[in-house]
Amino acid sequence: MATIYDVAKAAGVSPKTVSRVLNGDAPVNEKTRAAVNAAMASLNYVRSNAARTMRSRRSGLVGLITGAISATPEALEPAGLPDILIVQGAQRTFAEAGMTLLITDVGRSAERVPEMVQTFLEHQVEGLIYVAEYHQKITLPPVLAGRPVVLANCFDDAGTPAVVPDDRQGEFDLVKGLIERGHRRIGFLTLPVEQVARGLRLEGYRAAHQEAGIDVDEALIEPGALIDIQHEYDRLPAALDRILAQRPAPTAICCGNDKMAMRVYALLRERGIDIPSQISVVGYDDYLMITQQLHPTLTSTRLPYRGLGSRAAERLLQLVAGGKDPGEAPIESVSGPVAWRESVQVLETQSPATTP
Amino acid sequence: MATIYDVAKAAGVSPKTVSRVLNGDAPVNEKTRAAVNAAMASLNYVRSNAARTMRSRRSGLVGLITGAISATPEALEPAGLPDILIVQGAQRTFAEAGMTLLITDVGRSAERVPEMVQTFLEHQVEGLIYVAEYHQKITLPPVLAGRPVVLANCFDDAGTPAVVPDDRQGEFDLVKGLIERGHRRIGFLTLPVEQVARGLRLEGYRAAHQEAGIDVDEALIEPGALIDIQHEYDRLPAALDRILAQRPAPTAICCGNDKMAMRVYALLRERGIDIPSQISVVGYDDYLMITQQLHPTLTSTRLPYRGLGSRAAERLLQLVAGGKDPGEAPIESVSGPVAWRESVQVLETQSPATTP
DNA sequence: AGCTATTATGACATCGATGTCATGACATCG
DNA sequence: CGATGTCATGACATCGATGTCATAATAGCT
Repeated sequence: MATIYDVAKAAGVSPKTVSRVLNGDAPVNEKTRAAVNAAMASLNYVRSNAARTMRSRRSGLVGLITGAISATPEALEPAGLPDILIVQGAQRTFAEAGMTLLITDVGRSAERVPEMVQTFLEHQVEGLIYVAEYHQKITLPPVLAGRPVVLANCFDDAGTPAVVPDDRQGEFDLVKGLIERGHRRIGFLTLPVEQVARGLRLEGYRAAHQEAGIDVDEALIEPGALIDIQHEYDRLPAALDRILAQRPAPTAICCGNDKMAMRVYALLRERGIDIPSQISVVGYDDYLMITQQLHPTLTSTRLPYRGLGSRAAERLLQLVAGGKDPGEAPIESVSGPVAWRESVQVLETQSPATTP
Repeated sequence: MATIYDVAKAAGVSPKTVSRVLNGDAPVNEKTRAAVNAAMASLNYVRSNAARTMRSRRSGLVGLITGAISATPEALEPAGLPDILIVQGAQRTFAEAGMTLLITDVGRSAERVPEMVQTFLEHQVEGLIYVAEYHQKITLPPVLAGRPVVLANCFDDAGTPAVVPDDRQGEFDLVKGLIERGHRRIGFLTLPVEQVARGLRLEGYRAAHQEAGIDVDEALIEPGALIDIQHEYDRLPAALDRILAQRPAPTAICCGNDKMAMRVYALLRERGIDIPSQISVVGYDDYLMITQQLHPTLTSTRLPYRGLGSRAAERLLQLVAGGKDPGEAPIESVSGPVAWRESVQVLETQSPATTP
């Protein structure tokens, strides 16, 4: 494997000059540069990152950890792992900045975190991102304290830079859209109470009503349950029936997420209620495998996973570059667009005020 | 940051001895070892991987590339990215072996592969894994030739070690199970013709029939179409109707994958046909978000993604360890279990020969 | 006792890049 | 014109570990 000494010899310059060509950190004569580049090409030179790191302390590596940092209740095990998109978003941003991503997944074993961090430190990562599976509050393990860390899809109350989805805004946009489409009586089957997203989405729901000057009918809000994975949807039929029984009848139902919406589709069908002609349904997450495949296709707010990842990466890069935390607030939120699909009907009874 | 010299001084030994304790490559007296370990702990020593790599050439890094190596037709863009599980499986196996995973996703731009490989080489990865999004044949880019590479979820015909899902066995098990449950007339809505999995699953379907001594009725097999993403499912209703019109009527339908099965659920419902009382339906992939949420829950063969990843990692580790390719054949396949769920009915007309 | 293994340890060079400092050649300026 | 600044380049030391080789002490064997 060729080294910069070989390149230097071939180009008739000193190793240091080769280094300068590689790093562009000092002016090099045009002709010299060309000679060096030619030599590198013909020798098939590959720079050794190890040697570079050793001297300069810039490893060009960043670490990403997924899995449970705070103990996640077993019960909340998600069926899919959409956080790949977060990783993807982060990876792309890092790649553009010439950084390479080291990843490790600690699964459910929080006790493996220190060991993984240790490994990352041995590789001299310049910073770390921690990615949670769903929007939640965590406690940063002590090993990470004081290092450049950005949280993605989670946050803590120690002021660690974090990037989370804007659940409030997302639900607000969704409900506002329903109202614009003529809906006035909108049911809400909320997520389980221990989920951070539940409260935020509920806030968005209320805010959209308030903005439109509509009083929220509390009877239309079903409070969600503590999750017990075995009986995850046991209470859903009753909750749905309670909402359907309200008078005036609701014309739309917001579901806590797409998975719940998929269940609601089945329940409505059993009850002989057609979507969207008799009732409109919306989900949340915009999990394409569900929203695009359901009949009718499901309206949903997109969880901006790629955006979370790339924004977290950007913040980390700035942190690493030496600046203080670049974000205005420690916790930033990123919102996703609403994908309007067939499951929502525009009500005729309504004057076509703002029809998108 | 403490170095091995600091540790040596604190423990009253030479740096080389500290190195021996770290690597366990030569005997060290019990007491000396304890002293060194104590010194490391009190100094909060973190070994520099860069220095180690430089001297020993073992970086402890392996690279993983996802995305398009061979040009994938745009049309085949998948909605989800289940290959996160492949990455997970690989990462876990590597972590156990003390290796850290570098990842990069090249998306659809095959031309970025050389650049990414270059980056990996700069980091002196000891080996590489390439992960495809779905079972397919690829052509390894020249930069990778001659290096330790293992393919996951894809293969080439240059003899590169590869690990792929055993679609033949998976469909075989599925259809065999249907036959054991009394089904004799089994329709098959196949995947698009350009998919590798299509042919293999069809083979499995035929083999299960043959083993049971049942002649395959070709009219029950719908051939699948070239995929045009815009009209992906245009021909599905007609294909389904053709199968349903066969006499004697089919009692079960195999779908190319779970997504297609989800569509078939909707079509059958429109036609007033109940699952599973009037017809059984099975999918493939066992995409939990679909199979567990559908009503009735969908029987499907699991794509062994984690297994693919960890098996690929194992093979790579052995390759790197210096041995020749450890697998018997260059292309290994891993099969996944069938998850029997509510969508399949056991037919009464059948003697309970082998009821699992 | 004498010889060979094995254990336990250290001295020293080295991996390949980059940081620091020095130097010469010009260009610019007051 | 001398002073100052910028461009362009090189000499040399150095980052922190480990490979090689040497050495001493003990254990095992004939």
